[in-house]
Amino acid sequence: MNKSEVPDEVINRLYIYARCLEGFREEGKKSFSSDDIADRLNIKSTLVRKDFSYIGTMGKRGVGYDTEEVLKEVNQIAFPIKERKVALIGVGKLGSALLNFYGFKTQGFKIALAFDKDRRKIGSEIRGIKIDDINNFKKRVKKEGIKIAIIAVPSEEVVNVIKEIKNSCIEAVLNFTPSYLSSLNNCSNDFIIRNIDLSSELARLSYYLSEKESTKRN
Amino acid sequence: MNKSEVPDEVINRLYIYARCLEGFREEGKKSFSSDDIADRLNIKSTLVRKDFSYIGTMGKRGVGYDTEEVLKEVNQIAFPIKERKVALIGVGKLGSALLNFYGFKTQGFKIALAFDKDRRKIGSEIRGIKIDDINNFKKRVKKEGIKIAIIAVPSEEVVNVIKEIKNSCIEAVLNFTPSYLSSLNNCSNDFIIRNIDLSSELARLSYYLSEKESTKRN
DNA sequence: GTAGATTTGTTATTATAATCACAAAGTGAG
DNA sequence: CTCACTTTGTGATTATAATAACAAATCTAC
Repeated sequence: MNKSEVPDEVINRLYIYARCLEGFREEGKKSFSSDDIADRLNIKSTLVRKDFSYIGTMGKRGVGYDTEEVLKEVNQIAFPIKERKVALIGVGKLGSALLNFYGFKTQGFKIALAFDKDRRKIGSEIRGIKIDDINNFKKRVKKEGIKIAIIAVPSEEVVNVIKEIKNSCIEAVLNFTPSYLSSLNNCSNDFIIRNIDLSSELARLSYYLSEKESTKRN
Repeated sequence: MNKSEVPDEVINRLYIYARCLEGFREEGKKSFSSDDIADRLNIKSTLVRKDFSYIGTMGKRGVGYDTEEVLKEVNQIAFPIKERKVALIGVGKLGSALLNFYGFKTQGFKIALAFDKDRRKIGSEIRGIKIDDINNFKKRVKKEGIKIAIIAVPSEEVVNVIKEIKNSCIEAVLNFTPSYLSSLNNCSNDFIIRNIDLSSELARLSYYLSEKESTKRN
């Protein structure tokens, strides 16, 4: 099956399935039914089966799915590359936390380069990564063949960072700045972008909470 | 218009619109057309207009929308409560970064309580917040009337944290643990949950990158 | 005031995603 | 072997979301 025929929504759920299956594995659950997953994730079992059918996963009728087999297949699609180097831009509080974040490593990602514009930070080292001057970004990223950048700078810096990235061989961006980047704000190259807006995430929670509170009152 | 009639997809975009409008404001752009937003966000202008119609925003035909007016209206819906206190569970690298994160404050969120199980951390202070023993969670959260919790513990701790939360007056959860929580894993109360899985986010980028790379080759 | 250019607001249409419904395949007890 | 029970896989159906199409409103220039 051609990957690109798999709908994005299904791809998104793949990562959720992966976590769930890892859970099954830890619990020693060797096999599972679509209902097992569905119950745990609060979705319909038909959705699980249909998703699995997209990625070609095969269960046994009357029996279910083999945990290891499906996990392997899901991982093959969701994590197609074993090792991927990444560049971090902005080594403030959030940036440092990301540098120290163990979860990236376990999923095969390595922050190989870290950049900042602050003279006091440049040259210092975190977890064996020497923080480099953002002015060297293009050169160093090219040399390492890095295509993914994480932006974790204050929002007022994002404009400069975008310039730097446009000018480099970066093709995908994980943006923690509270400015929504879309295709790196309409440059000709097409970038792959994911925006993580932490305060908006809290706000969304708060929104649904308020909604719940108001319906309770009425 | 009743809030609950606004589709979730529209609500999600509200936060994106808000960022965009803040951008307009900073640029001194007093008014804008649906095309202005659409171009910047790489979406269709009809979608913008339709979304705005849901929230009752009114533009002027032949003219456009007033930046301040729309921003006010969007914010009223997207950020219905001016001040919301939040509890943080897990003051490791990520937790500390969140405690220091300025963006929460500007959006009206305050991490009022922070908890950990590590004896060495309990009692110490970050940004004026004294780190408390997780065993006091229920009591303290109730006293402060907090309904939102942020989980930033290592994944092996999440089971215990869930127990603690179920047992408390928490109603909404922002989960940074790489375990997908759905309705706090099927307890009777219905929780509002948003999962932020940082390594999955990177993995998603990597997926689309690989896809791009492979189509380029073919 | 009118014509031509803009731009909104909304209905109709199309596209996409989720769910249902059920046949097909497998299991296990007797 | 047969019957009752599970559970998958998928075509048909329904629900939801995005886009297109266009009338209605406003603006500008003359």
